[in-house]
Amino acid sequence: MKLTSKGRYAVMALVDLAKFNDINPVSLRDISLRQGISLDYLEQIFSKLRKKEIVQSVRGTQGGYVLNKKAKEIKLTNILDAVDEKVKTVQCKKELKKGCNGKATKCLTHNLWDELETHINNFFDKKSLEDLVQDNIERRV
Amino acid sequence: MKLTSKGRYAVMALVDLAKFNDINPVSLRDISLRQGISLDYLEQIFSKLRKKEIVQSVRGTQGGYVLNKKAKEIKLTNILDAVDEKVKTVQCKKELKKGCNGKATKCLTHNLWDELETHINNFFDKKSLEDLVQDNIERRV
DNA sequence: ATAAACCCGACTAAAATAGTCAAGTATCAT
DNA sequence: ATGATACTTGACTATTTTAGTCGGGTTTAT
Repeated sequence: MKLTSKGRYAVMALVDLAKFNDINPVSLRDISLRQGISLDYLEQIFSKLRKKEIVQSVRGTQGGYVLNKKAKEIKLTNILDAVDEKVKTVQCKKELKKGCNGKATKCLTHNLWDELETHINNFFDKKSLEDLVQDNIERRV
Repeated sequence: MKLTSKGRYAVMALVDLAKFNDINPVSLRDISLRQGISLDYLEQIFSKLRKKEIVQSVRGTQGGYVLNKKAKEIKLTNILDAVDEKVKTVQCKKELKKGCNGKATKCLTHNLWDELETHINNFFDKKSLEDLVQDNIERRV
């Protein structure tokens, strides 16, 4: 299972973006400043988000990024997938043909990790960017 | 969030152990052979499990390890905690005083990771070693 | 006695992470 | 036109984590 800063940054940045989305393209510089994330790193992250069509870029002065879909339609799964934060509980899955740990049969805990993966993915499938923005506004009030 | 081979090995090894537990102490050598896990690595892992009183050791020839509690009473949370696989979704939690990402306030996604952590921990709290052994026997039949 | 096992601490190669850096290209405002 | 702003791309790198390895113990059944 992987879940690191890259995924967290991606989600944070998109929540930030979603809040300002209606008005203008949002520059990474602004997100960088507001969220305290390295600009160079953000560029890497947004490059991936763009390739997966989660955001669109607007080049030139006054440029930046805008959401490519409605916030409600962007699920956390999409975001984390885009930045390669696969929710993989174990290597078991990688090498299905030859079983787990190089053995011919499934390892003793194979089903467990499968279940966990489903459990976590359910969580991410339900949450949309809109939920997060909403959650955020409410808490501030 | 961390969930790597160490945690997986710990769980696998304990399921193995639990299956043979009634008869004799189980040596790490046997577990190593059956599960394809390095003996030296297993020793590190069991050292931690022993310190957290999940297993007891029996030294000398014919020695090995036995469960220190009933399989039903050993939850996955206990196992993963013991080997330092804290289910930490993010650093946010480490530095609560100064907020997230060095900012004075909670980061935009703080609540999200909190929720996820709870979600995962619920899963681990419900699963006992007995469940896993049972699951395993059933599948074989 | 000796072999089987646990016990312990230090070391290390490889991979992953979280960036940084350099050299672009596109576009807007003036 | 031209400069400033901002995206684009790819390569590089320091640090940390992971998954071990290694070398020495100590204990105990036989």
